[in-house]
Amino acid sequence: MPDDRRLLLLDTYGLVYRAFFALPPLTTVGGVPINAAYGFTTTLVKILENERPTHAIAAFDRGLPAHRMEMMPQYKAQREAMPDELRSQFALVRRVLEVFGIPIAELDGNEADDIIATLAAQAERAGAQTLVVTGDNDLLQIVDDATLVLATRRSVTDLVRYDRAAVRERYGLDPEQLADYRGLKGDPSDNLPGIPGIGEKTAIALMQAAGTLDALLADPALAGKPRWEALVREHGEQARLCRDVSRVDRNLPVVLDWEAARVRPPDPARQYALYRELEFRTLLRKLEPPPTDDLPLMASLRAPGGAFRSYVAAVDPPDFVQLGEELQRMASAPYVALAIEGDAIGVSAAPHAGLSFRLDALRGEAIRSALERALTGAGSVVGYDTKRLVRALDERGVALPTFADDAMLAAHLLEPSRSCTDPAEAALAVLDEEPVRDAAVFADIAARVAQRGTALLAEREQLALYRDVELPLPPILARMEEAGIAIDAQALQEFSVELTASIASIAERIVEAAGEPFNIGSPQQLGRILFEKLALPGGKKNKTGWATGVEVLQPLARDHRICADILEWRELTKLKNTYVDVLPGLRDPQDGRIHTVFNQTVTATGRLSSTNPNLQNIPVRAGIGRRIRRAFVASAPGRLLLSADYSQIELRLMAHLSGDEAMRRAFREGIDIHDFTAREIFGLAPGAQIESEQRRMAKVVNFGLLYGMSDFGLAARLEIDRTLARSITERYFARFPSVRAYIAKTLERGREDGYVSTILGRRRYMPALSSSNTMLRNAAEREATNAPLQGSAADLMKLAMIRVDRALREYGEDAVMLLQIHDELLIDVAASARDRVAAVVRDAMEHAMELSVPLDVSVKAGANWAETERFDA
DNA sequence: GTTTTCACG
DNA sequence: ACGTACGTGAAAACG
Repeated sequence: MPDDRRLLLLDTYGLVYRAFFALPPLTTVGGVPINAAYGFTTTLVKILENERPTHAIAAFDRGLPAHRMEMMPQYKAQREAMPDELRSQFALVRRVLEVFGIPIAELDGNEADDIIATLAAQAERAGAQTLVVTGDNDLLQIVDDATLVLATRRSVTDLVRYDRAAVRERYGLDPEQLADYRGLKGDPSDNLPGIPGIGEKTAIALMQAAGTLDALLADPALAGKPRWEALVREHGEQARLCRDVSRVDRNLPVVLDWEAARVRPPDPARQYALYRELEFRTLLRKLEPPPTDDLPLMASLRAPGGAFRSYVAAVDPPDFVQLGEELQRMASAPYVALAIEGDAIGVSAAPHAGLSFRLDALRGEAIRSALERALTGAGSVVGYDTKRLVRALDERGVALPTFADDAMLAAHLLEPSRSCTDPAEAALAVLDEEPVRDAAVFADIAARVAQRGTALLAEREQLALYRDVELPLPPILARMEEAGIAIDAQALQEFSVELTASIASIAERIVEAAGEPFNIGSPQQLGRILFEKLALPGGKKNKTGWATGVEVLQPLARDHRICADILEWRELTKLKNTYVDVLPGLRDPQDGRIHTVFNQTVTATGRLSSTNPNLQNIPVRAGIGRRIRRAFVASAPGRLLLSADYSQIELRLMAHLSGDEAMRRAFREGIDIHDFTAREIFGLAPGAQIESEQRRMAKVVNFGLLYGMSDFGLAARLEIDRTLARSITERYFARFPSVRAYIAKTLERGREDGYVSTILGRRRYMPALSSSNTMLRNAAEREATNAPLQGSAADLMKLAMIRVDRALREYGEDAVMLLQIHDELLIDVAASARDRVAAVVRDAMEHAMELSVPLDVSVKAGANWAETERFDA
C-alpha cells in the first residue's frame, strides 16, 4: 500500500530569525513589530500551497542541549541577546500556528534541529516522506531518500530544495558527510572554530579525499598537501569536537503524533481576524472576507444600506492599519458620532454605517491621534451619553471634542418617562427601531436620534432647554465626578465599632422584650412578634403582612419601649450598612476619593440623580447621621467645603408661577414662609406670637402643597382628622387664592395637552390625568401638581451650575464643584479664596433666573460637610 | 427579581 | 369603596 503521507517539519526559530533580518522593520500602526511574524507566515502559506503536506509540525528551540555544552562550553556563546522586537514576535508566531492548526514540538534543553531529525527519522521508519524547512544549512545532513530540506536563501520565500543530488551538487558531498565537513570548516555563527585556515573549499577537498573525518584523522596524510596535513594533525581533535557538536541527535524523547499533525484548512474567520489584527494586508487580500456573526474575535454586521465593522480584536497592544485609515477618512465627514457600549467605542460618520473598536485601543498613539483628527476635522461631533464619552476619552488622553448634540439628552427630553441610558431605548422611542447591541450601531443611532430628536424638540419649543440647559451639563458633571470627594475613612471605621456595640445592646433588649430570638431586620418576623405575640395595638397590613414602617412604630414608641428600640435599631443599622461600612470601600484606589455618578436622564421631573454611591442622600437630619456628614472633608489641608443652597426654592417658584400676591410679598419682604403661612391659616394678628406647633403645621401644609396634597394625606401627616385637614386646606387656599387657581390651571392644561411643563418648557407627559380610574387620576394629579415645581427647581439649579462652573473657571478661582444635591451645591475651595468664591457662587445662583420673587442663597463653609458655618461674604 | 424600609431633596 | 402626599437610590429580606 503506497504511503502518501508528506510531513512538513518547520525549523521555526531559524525561519523567524531569518525573516526578522531579511525584512524591513515592519510594524503595525501602533508600532508593534510584525516583520518576522509576517515573513514566517508568508513562507508558511507558500509552502502549504506548493508542497501540499498532509501533516505538519513546528519545532521550537528551548535552550541548548547539555551534552553539546559539555563538549564545547563556548557553543553559540558569541550570540547576541535576541532583540526585543524579535522576541515579542514569537508569541504572534505561535498564534499563527494555532490558527493553522499546526502543533508545536519543543523540548526543554533541546534545539529544533534535533527534534526535527528525530521526527524525520520516525517518519521515515513509518514510510512517510518528510520535508524540512529551515533557515540555515546545518540540517542538510539529514537529507536522504525520504527526507528533503527546503532552505531559505536571501529572502524568506526564496527557498532552495535539497535532495541528495542537490546536496551533492552544492557541496560535492553526501548529506552524511556534512557534519564532518562542518567540523573541519567550523561555523562562526555557532562559535565553532573547526580547523583554523581551512575554509569551505579545503574542507570539501579534504572530505572528498578522505571520505570521513575519522578516516582523515586516522591518516592525516590523506589531506594531500603538507600544510593541510599539518593543520589536521594540530587541530584534528578540535575538528572532531566540532563535528560531534554539529551532528544532530535523532533519538530525542519525542513521539510523532500523526493525528495531531494532520493538516486541515484553517478556520477562515479566525485566520481573517488574525491577519487583520496583525495587519497582514497582502495576505488578507487573498482571503475572502468571512461571513458574518460567528467570528470569535471580530463581528461584522450589516444594516440596510450600510455596514458596521467591529475591530474588537485589538488586544495587546491594539493596532490596525485599516481602522486608522477609516478614522482618517472621517476627518472630512459632515459629522462624526460616538457611542460607548461595554468596553467598545463606536464611531459613525454616515447613516447606517459605522465602526467600533475597543476603548483601550485609544491608549495607542496611532488610533488616538486618528480619532482626534476625525473629531477635529468633522463638521460636528455628536454623542450618545456625552458625559460618559468625555470621561472615557479624557481617561485615555484623547483631546476632548465639543459635542454639538447628545442624543441621550434629546431622547430623554422627548420621553421623560424613559431614562434612555440605553441607546436601544432611544432608538425605539425616537426612531421606532430595535437595534442590535453594538457600539458601531449605537454610534449611528446617536447621529440619527440627534438629528430627528432636535427636529422634534424644535417643534415642541424645547430647543433652548436642550441646548442651553441640558447640553452644557455633561462636561461639568464629568469634572465633578472626576474630582470626587474626600472622606475621613478612619473616623467612619471608628464610628462603625461604636455602632456595632450600640446595635448589639439594643438588639439584646428587643429580643428580651420579644421573649424569643428573631430577625429584627425581617419585617415579616417583626410584624408577627409585635402584633401577634405581643398583641400591640394599631397593627396595619400591607400586601404581604403586617406593616412595620416608621409611621406605624412611631406612635407606639412612647408606650412600648420595644418599638422605640426597633426604630433606633433600624436607624443605626441603616446608617451602618448603607454609609458607615460602605463608603470607605468605595474610595478610588488612585486618589482615595469617592466618585459618584450623576445621572442626567433618569428622573421624570428633570432632577439629577446620583448613584454608586448615591451622594444625594447622605444623612443630615438625624443627630447621629451628622457624624457621617462630618466624615466628608475638604480635599486637602488649607481647603474648605463650601455649601451653597437655595432656600425654599420650590415655594418661591410656586409664588412666581402662580403670581400669588400674598406669597410673593412674603418672599419679597424676607418673611419666614412657614411663619407667614401659619399667620395666614391660623388667622393670627400681625403682632401675635406664633406657637411652634402652628409653625410646624404650616410647614407640613407647605410641603403638602408642593406634593399635591389631599386632605387625607395632610390629615395623616398632621395626625389630625380628615375634616380638620380639609378646613385647613380651605383656609390655606382662601388666603392664597392664586395658588389654587394656578394648580387648577395646571391640571386643566395637563388634561388638554397630555403633559405639564416647567418654567423652561420641560415636559412631563401625564395621560392618566384623564383616567376614569379615580385612584390613578388622583395620583396623576398629585404628580402633575408637583412636577412643574420640582422640575422648575431642577431647571433653575442646572442653569445655576452652568453659571457657577463658568464663573469659577473664568475668574480662575481655586475651587471645584463636587456635588449637587437638588438645591445645594458643594464646592471644594482653597480657604484663601473662600469669600471671593462665596460671592461668585451666590451671585451666579441668585441670578440664574430673574423671577418675580428674589432668590435667596445661603452659603456656609467648613473643614467638613457637617460643620459648615454660615457667613456673609 | 420584587418588596419593604429608609436615607436625602 | 378605595388608600396616597412628590422625586430619587441602596440594603436586606423574601420568594
